[in-house]
Amino acid sequence: MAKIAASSASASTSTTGKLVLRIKSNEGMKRSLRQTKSREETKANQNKSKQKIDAEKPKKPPTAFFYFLEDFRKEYQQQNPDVKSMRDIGKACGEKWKTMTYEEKVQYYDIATEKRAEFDRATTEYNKKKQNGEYEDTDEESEYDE
DNA sequence: CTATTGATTGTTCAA
DNA sequence: TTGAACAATCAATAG
Repeated sequence: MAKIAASSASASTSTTGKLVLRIKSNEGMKRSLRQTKSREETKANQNKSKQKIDAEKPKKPPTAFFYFLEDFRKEYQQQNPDVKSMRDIGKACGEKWKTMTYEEKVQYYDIATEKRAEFDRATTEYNKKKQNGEYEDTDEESEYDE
């Protein structure tokens, strides 16, 4: 399997200062609230290094929708080279996702299912590791007898 | 330059 | 059962 190296130099040559008219909907605000919070944690990751060094704390595996996104993204970019951001793709993806039948979606569901299984295993190991070394508080052990 | 936002649905833990 | 929150991605924007 060929793995695509995640190395892309982005040359930003934005000059045309256009009037950006952005509609601030209440919905958008709500969304940003949540994401902002999660970003705070993710920020630490980027701040430290571009690499992820989180050997523990198994993150949630991507859902079937996300796997579908990976494929859809490539096609979408081919058909719409003008479109750039993922936001537009996400919208198109969501729309199509709903139009897809179960048989088509089940393929991605299957992948997600396996991922969840792995995630479960990781969680178990994480718990075990915690038991091993990490001492979590909230553990009252009566040791009066001494 | 760096960090953040923005949008999509699915999955998962907790009460 | 419900809900809050987080999962990837990447371009654009704000500071």
